[in-house]
Amino acid sequence: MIGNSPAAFHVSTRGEYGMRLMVDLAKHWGQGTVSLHAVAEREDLPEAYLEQLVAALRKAGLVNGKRGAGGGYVLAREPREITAGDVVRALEGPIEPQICTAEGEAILNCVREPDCGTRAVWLKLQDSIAKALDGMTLAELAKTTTRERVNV
Amino acid sequence: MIGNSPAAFHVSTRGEYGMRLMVDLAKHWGQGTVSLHAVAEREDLPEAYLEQLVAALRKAGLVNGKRGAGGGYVLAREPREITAGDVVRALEGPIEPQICTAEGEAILNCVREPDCGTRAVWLKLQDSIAKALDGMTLAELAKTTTRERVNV
DNA sequence: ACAATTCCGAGTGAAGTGATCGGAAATTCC
DNA sequence: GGAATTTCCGATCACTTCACTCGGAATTGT
Repeated sequence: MIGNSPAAFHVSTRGEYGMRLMVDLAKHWGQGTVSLHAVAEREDLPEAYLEQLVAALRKAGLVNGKRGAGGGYVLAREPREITAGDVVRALEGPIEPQICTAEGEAILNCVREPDCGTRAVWLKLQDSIAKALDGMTLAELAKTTTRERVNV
Repeated sequence: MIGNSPAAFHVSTRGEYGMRLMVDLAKHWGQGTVSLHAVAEREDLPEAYLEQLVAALRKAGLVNGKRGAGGGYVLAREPREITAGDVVRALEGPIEPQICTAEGEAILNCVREPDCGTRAVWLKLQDSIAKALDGMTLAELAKTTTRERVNV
């Protein structure tokens, strides 16, 4: 092999916990700051680990933190203006499977075989994932959570 | 945390290499067995590593191996009857993000919060990924590979 | 002053990734 | 029958990532 294909696409607990966190914040939108302690209790997640995740969300400009007693976090934008895609991207890195497909240098990656047929797979997959995640807003998810029982 | 959310969804080099392998086999469909040595050379992939991957594909019933000189691998079914989803599933595990969503015991997973709003995200994502991958056959991919220059 | 809370960086055990290696078993060719 | 080929099988290994924990600083409200 020549180049390495660094971690294609993946969703781990980072994405899961982070999504829970963000939906929780969305549910309390307009009610001031929410402390990680409260989120950790409600969602039954390790608080110290959430700290790490929320740091990524803050750096991505999705939440604002306020220190001190009575402090906490607030969504940086309205829930309807934050998508699941924003959250996943902030926590797991770019959605695009970087297999022959890295953004910005799409063609350069596939040096050996420019017609590489498998590329079609990852391109379609990438598109599919992005469309699914970018099509869901926190506002919708927060609504679904409180009501509506889902039957599988 | 109580339960573990074991590895949600991910595509790594296993999926990438495996797909290249399978497309290569599809291209040589009807021409007898293809040795890993040949594939490794054509696709510029580590042969010893391919061995490991092809074992998973064989166990999944996607390829048949034939030992001995002149031996190699053949697709177990027609290229048009094997999807990209089959390949990815065989190599990376079930596509379904096992976040509140494991197949067969969908509801049991989300013990604490049956209305867990974030579940909608993973359900939709799962559906989206599965539809995209299951909608592509090796026959199509093999065709794309030989001709058709893709301009991104 | 004091408690709450965000911020920050470092560390850690377990698992997964991406291989490599040695060798056994089967099959074909000579 | 023997040698080459090739699939099979299991072990090992360096490296990275995952999922967390910990200690401590900085900031703010009471």
